Amino acid sequence: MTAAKHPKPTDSELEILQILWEHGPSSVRFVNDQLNLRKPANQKEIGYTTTLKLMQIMTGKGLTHRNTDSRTHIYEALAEETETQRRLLEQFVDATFRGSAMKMVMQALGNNRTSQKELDEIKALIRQIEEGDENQSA
Amino acid sequence: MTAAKHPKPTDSELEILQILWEHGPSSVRFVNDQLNLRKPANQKEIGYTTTLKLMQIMTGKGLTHRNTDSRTHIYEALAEETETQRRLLEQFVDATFRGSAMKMVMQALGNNRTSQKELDEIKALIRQIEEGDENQSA
DNA sequence: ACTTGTGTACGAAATCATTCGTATACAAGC
DNA sequence: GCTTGTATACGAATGATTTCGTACACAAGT
Repeated sequence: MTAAKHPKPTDSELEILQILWEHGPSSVRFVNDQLNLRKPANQKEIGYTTTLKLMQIMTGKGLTHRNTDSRTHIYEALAEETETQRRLLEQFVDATFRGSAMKMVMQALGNNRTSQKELDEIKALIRQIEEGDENQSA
Repeated sequence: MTAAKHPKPTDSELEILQILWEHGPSSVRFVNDQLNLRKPANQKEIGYTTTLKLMQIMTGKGLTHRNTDSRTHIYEALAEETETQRRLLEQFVDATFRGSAMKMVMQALGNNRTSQKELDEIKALIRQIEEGDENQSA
């Protein structure tokens, strides 16, 4: 067990995590600006204190850590990107595809026009899995 | 625009849809039983009227249709399975993988132990995509 | 020292989803 | 006709998430 025990982020929390993952440790102001930049401008702006509150809650939950050295607190994601995605993906597959990751992958490949380059990457990955599989137990 | 205009189901609604998709048109009683069968028995049972209410709401939203000919109403999924999954998948990829279906597929293949049989299926699918791809752009 | 700009703290409203209590209807068996 | 078992209807409690109002702190410029 190396994995940390971060709770499941809510949708809004996930949005914030995405920004922290992408830009590294950030202030509330920065995160709030980013959030609003993403909105298609027809949607209502997210207030500063809303974002602040969320980030405080997230720190309470252990999803983020904050550095309070300077007056402007700097928040950093504690939940690891890959690990979090893995966990969410698992739940999503269960709920939406009744546990069949295959069906989901088929959907993802079938529906979106996947470029040849991407297909090649997947083929490479499959090859890799098949090879590295010989000594793999559970 | 061929796609239907079904609203996004909530988590509970999705659970119910799964049952309707799997078993076809059903009564509230049946759906409720199925829901409780799935629970690991340590969880609290879902009350009958809870399921009833949800299914009524779903009918209101247009996710299901109900036949009231007999005293026991029979509900049928209106939201199409594949289409619904496609839509949910799209949102999920956006929220969790910042839109990169590739990354998600890699995760799905990499993390879960995917069986050789499944890998073969995916390879077949890729081949299929590549062939039918000649006139496809990005 | 005072104003202004920018920050955090925190309670509580607003929203949305879930759950269920309770009223009521109806069919079948007695 | 009355009881019993099983239905639906619907308002309202609960619970979770999101949003923000408002209070207060602090630094910098004047």
